[in-house]
Amino acid sequence: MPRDAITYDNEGVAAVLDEIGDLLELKGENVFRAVTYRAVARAIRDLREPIAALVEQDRLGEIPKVGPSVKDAIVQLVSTGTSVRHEELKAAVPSGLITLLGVPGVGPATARIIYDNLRITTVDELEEAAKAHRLRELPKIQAKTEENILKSIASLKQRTGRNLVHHARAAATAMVDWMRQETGIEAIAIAGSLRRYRETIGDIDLLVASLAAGPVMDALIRAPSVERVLAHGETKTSVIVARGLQIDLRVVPPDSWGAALLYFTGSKEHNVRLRGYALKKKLLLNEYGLYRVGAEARGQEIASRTEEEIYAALGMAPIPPELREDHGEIDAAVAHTLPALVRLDEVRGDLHTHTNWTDGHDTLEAMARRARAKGYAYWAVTDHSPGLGMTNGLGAERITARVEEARRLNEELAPFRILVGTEVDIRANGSLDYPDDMLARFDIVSASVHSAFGQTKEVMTERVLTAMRHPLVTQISHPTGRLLERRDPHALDLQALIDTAVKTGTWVEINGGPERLDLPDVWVRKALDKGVTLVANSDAHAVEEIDWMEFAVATARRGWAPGAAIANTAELAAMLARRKRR
DNA sequence: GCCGTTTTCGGCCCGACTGTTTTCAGTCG
Repeated sequence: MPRDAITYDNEGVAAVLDEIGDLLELKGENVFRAVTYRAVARAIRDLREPIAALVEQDRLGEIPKVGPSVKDAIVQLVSTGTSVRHEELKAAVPSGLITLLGVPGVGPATARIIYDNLRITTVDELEEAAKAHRLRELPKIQAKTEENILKSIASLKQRTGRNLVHHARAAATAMVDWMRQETGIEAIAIAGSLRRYRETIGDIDLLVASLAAGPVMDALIRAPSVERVLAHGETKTSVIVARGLQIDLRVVPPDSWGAALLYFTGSKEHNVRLRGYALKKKLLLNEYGLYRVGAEARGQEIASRTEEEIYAALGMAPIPPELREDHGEIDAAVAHTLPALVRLDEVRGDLHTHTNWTDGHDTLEAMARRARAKGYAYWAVTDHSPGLGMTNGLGAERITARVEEARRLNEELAPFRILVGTEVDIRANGSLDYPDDMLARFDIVSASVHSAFGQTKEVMTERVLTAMRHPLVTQISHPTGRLLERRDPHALDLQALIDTAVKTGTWVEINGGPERLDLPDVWVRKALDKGVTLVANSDAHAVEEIDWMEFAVATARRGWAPGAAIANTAELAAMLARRKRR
């Protein structure tokens, strides 16, 4: 995926360090060497400044786990684009062996056996060999393993990529409903990346509290959507459902609910860091509870029933799921300096939605009533400008009609307030798709790019910055233009966008459309560092999509945003007053 | 490969499940 200049360098270095980790593991070296390289790769991806700057200022030592060897590799990568260690490893480990690691169930040991005996380096060759029953002749591999490899390859080919959050949520909810209906259990929760609101979801993790695991797991396997059972043990079952989506179910005793929820919510990196922190205090944390080291066998846990109680026993403030990525949240929780994250119930209105007057599906009245029913104090309709031919953008006459329609409804729905806004197209040259006298008629002007995506970074950046400098532009919508799993972000200097947002007072949208989630969470955090005012919007094109505000707020939370940083948590008058001076 | 309020070597988070094994290695999350 192309990235902006800052993270491209970081991503490039991180990718090579990750590959060094893979190669070390394939070579059979101490796995902790591999772990070290991967840990540093991750830290560099999370870095909020260019890695090159750290190299220049000789500050690489600030990154945990960077010692002489890793430092050499990074310095070489930044200055020459290659690393001696990486090149040596590539020469020593057959190219293509890494590909085999991509097949679930095949790890370094199995990959090595397969390669040493059959010289296989691609997934297609592996599939061919498995079908010809040549794998089962190898040491440590028998018919069962061969079958599993074939099934894994089939899943791999069927799988289209990661799942958008609303699709994963729908699949998870359907399964939860099925489980409740079949077993009568109450204590069932969605955990994993779905609970953390990651932008895309790999597997779905479900947790159940029960003393009788068997019947619960049997119900999962019986579900009509289940296509294949991957694993089925005493407390854990994994299945594949439609579209290659994997569901993992874990059943724990009710007393272990908090510990299990913590473990099953992850992230893995958060858990590793948390357990390491616990160990320093002579405490052992697993999915059953928090124990004094050595006391776990006697079942005398210090805490286990709720997540809050476990964090408290570790001397920490409770950490919201959205922050559990090992991005500094553990240190902040220890210091009790975690921000009070924005909550969905703090949002007072939605400032980006569409109706059937352009490309939406529902009427203004239906949308407005739904927004009011949600408890919003205000709601903006922001239909498209005419430049986007296919969306039937509004001309002067229809804008007048719209203002009149809103006025009538406002009388009835008061004190709820409909704002008439626009999502005006930013043309290729940076000008807006309405003249100023038209723009001045709107309560909210949202500007966005919908065409000429292929412009160079310089041109695209100047185009967007020009729009932001326009005094009538309130907010910039879906700034990167990405569509998850479908379209890469525009070439755009997001750092320049952030700086200009501060300078001009333009709000930056966090778009809750599950395909967009744009501004992305990592950039939310960077924007907050600079003091940008953000706005959380649903970009709904139908009444039920007004609920997508949930995903906008989750993205804000993942970016560590407090309520005060979000313009539409304010009451109407305060929100309007915060707009740019006209 | 890195690291240190039990330090310069010995450990690095922890446990479930599977398959090929008669006690455990590999893989996964």
